[in-house]
Amino acid sequence: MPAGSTLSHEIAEILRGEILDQRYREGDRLPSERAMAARFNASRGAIREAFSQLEQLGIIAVLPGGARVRALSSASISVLGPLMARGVSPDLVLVRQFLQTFGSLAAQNAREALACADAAQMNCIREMVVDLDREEGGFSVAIPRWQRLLEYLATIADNLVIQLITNDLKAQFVAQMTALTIQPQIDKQAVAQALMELRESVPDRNGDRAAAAITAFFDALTESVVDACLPRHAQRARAS
Amino acid sequence: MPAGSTLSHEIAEILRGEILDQRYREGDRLPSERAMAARFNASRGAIREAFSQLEQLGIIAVLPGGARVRALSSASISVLGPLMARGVSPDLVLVRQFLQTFGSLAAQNAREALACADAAQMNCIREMVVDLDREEGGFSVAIPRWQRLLEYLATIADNLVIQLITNDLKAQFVAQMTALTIQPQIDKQAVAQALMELRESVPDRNGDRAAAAITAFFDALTESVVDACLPRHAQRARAS
DNA sequence: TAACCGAATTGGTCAGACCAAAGCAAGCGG
DNA sequence: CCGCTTGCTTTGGTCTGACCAATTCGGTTA
Repeated sequence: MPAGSTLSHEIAEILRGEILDQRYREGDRLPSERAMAARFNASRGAIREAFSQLEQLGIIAVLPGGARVRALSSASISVLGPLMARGVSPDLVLVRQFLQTFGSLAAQNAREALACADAAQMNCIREMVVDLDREEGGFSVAIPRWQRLLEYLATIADNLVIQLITNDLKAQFVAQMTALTIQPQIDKQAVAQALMELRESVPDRNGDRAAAAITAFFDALTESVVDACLPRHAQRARAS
Repeated sequence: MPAGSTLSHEIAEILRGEILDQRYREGDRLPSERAMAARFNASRGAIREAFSQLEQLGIIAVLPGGARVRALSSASISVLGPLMARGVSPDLVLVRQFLQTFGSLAAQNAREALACADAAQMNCIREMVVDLDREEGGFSVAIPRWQRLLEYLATIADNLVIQLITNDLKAQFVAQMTALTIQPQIDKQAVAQALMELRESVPDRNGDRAAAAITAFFDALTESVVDACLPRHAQRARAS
């Protein structure tokens, strides 16, 4: 389902970029639908479709009298992807915030999962944690294992609110990150420490401690990803 | 900006309710735009606007050949409000998940805030925490104080990702809860415990411990709110 | 100067039309 | 009898042109 397949999507994409690039300031009135139709050589209907999408994104408010640009802080999560993708490389501050937030949601999932897992599920969790402890393989092997564990915890916790949030987050983030092909060098000592805490906390059903362990893991992951992105930023600075 | 002010909004609202009530099953094809136009005595344009809104909500996918109902798990956060409001009283499971998630995001904000606050901000935080310790006033006095603290922490942390998420969450949740006029009886002992941890962790800039304290507070808050909602559920059960 | 009024503009909706792509059923060939 | 192709039907995407109600804004009047 390519987003740019229809005319209204393309127009919405262009306007979204212009708004996120601050070409219209907050509170400004956008050109009228008729003016936009003339600019893009499209019908008013197509423009209205595009405006509707931007309205759902929370970056404009369309009301009688004109469409106005809203504050970025009142936008929807779905702007994160475009926001991160604006430059040549993703905004490092956003990447950091992103991973930290994702981590705290994963930690919450772990808390709830340990609180409500049955015996069979506890066994399964234990096995996955043991699996994580195997040293062989680097970043590219360890990460999928962690993903599987976190997804399993999410399944057990069955928290719809977190599920919906992470849906959006993943949709916005993963697309950006997979395009990077970075090779993060994760702090193995920190990960081992987090892993030990996790291994100890699971049998005790100590949700708080397991959450802390996952938070620690994401702290290490965040640092490594940000570090791995730094050279790219240097490149961009040189290019501009 | 009333949501039901325009025809397309009203139609979208009705269809959203029908979909969330499972009157169309996941994967089902919705009636065509032309059929909908006939049903609601509206033009195809208005129906298309409504469909567009439902598409942005993530509950339908409109593509050549027809509009199809998507899985709830792939929806956007914005469905939470309608989802909670479906019945006479909010779904208790959702309320619990909601508060827990909100709490873990607030805890993350605290972690980051303590990591990056300057001296003046630290002072301000300390003052607000001391303020929280005053016993006078019940639930209705304590909650706004907590809100102020959490909002201030959010300001300092300046995490756009969390900000955008909580925007959506608040928009969906607060509207539901303020309509309830419940009187939660919060566990004062648990709150006092959390408060002590907070008071001790702030001067040390111990973000992890402060986060744990806020999590503990939200745990207590969650239980009290759910308890306060229980009688309403009993009422609903009796009515039906 | 300030309140007021009317013309121009703007969004919301409607109607009817065309196109390309998807869905579907009948008919064809194996 | 089954499987594939053909061609008709339906569906979404877009366009045109029009009308209405509400807002904006400039000029007029008190």
